[in-house]
Amino acid sequence: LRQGHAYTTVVADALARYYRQIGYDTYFLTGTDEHGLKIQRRAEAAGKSPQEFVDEIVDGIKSLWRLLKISNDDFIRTTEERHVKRVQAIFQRLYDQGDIYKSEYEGWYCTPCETFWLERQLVEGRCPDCNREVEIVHEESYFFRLSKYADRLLEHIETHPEFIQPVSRRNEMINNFLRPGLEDLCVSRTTFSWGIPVPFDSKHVVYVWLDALSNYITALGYPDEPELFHRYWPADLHLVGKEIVRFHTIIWPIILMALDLPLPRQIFGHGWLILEGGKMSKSKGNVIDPVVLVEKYGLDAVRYYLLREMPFGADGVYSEEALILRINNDLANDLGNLLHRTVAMINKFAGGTIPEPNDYQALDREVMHQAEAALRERKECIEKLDISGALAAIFRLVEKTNKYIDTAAPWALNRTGDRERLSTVLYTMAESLRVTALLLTPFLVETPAKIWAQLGLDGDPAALNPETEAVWGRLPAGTQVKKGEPLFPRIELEKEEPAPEKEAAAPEGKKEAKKPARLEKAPEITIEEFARLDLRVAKVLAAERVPGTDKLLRLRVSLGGEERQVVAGIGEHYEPSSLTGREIVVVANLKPAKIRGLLSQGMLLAAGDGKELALVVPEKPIGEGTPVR
RNA sequence: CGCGGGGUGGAGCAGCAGGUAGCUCGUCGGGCUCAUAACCCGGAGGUCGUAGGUUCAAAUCCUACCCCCGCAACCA
Repeated sequence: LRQGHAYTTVVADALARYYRQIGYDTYFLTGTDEHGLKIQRRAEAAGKSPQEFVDEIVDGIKSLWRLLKISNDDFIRTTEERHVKRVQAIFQRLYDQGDIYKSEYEGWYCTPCETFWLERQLVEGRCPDCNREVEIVHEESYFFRLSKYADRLLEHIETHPEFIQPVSRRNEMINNFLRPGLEDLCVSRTTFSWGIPVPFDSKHVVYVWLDALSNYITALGYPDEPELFHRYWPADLHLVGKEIVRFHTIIWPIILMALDLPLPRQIFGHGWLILEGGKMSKSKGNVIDPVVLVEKYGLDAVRYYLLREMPFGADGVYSEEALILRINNDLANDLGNLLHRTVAMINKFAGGTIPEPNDYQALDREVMHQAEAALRERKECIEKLDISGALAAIFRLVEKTNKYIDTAAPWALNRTGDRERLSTVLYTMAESLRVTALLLTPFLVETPAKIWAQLGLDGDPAALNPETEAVWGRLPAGTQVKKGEPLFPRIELEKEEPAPEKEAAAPEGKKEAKKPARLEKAPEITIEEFARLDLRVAKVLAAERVPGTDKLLRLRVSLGGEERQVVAGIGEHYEPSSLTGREIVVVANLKPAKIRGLLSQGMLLAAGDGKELALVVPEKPIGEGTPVR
């Protein structure tokens, strides 16, 4: 199992808890991938050493996992010594056996910028950054022989349909990557230093693939302390976000093949939690912060929502409204209220003691059967990784019990004084709840114990094995129920302000912890900083669409004596013909950039929220080149 | 012809090895009174994107087209 994402990790946690409970020898690993140029750069930008930088992030991640009560057995960081030395050993071995070889990487290089460019990134053959000449250079690199194992991998995938799930991803991998053929993979870099040094060649650091993917076995002690490794490898499951399925299903298996190790049984690529109105991204500021949600609604509510709402294998849509609906309907109304009314009735009609059941009637048996079905279906769903389905099965029991109460009408039995029948009914209600609590234990971490306590039971339901304990009739009669607080208070929708949704950060890929990045506005700047902008009025001389693009317009503008080309993404809102001759405002001192192969020497100002767009223009003609301030 | 996903009652989804269109929410009406204005029952509401085709029979198969949404590209 891999790190990252709150969603991934909560799902993994539920699975791990499930398997542990039924007595399966389970090892749940998560961790962080901390090397690479990006981290190095971001650390520099933050004025920190890379190690300090990642330490902070990892602290955040670990505390988030604690908050979500993630039950991982180990947490591996790729910067840990145990990982580093083992990756070096792996690299060495692959090199010794000829699967890694030294070759040259050829590319365009801009010496002043110290940057490599792909051919298609060049602007008219020049550096897109500084517009100077670039040259072809050769960088020495180590390569891994993916090609050698490609056929074997394809065969494995084809003969093991469960290996890549869901099938849509499997097809994608086969058709898009394997069939066209694999090229050898560059596995070292000399252009940055934040990484694991290649053991026999200190100029190089190991590139991300070998480094990060190896965590699954280095954490288990491979190769030098193989005790855990022998016990737990091959893994039964790698649960990963769909964006990294490719690496886990192609590169990783080949590394294992080269090491002559067995492959994991299954790699499951789950979907994303998509926000209403677009993908979650920091730049849109619409990321959700699990910390905030847990504070607001409680841990189990958040866990329940994540596990329940996400359709199996596909993307799910998040909205705070859906979250609240789910909490109110499922957790508060159905489950919470069921417990509440059950305990209340036992108090009222039986003096607070769970009575002995008498003869079961057909009506009671329906509940029993539903309980059995819930146990069975839960298992079936989990085995397919359909957690949402497993929860649905449990809630069918809750629903059934609510119906049952209505039909059996214990209050009527109490009135007519039918004690015998009343006892059976009350017992059935309580027993159904007991089973429900047990079945919920892998998913919800606080609620089952609360139900347990209100039913007057001792011990921790999470410590029991539902396979043997969720059997009808194990609830001892004579227990004293204890009325408690409602499990889940209803959430009044009205109070939920038209939520400034942007509650900030949440599940994020890779290494981000998700710092509550609730920067509604950009940080304050000084007038001096503002003065660095050179805003000018410019006149549009000509405008045309960039062929083959939807929203790019290529503008020829005049800044008073100086002509510039500006490429702007406003083609969905403005016709080129409507622009010529107009005065607009541009940032005149913006570093030129290449957009779609065209040089853009400036940026025009426009107001927009993603839907509407309005150009910022002078209120009256004032002449090209005029400064704006 | 870049890759992929999708268009099913007001909303969100399932159904797609062809044969009465189902679920959740909402809505309307009723019931119950143990309960967190909850729970239970029932109703209304759909030409299953469009146009053709195959078939005794299509939401389900085929063809064309329209429209959304991700990714990528093109947001400077």
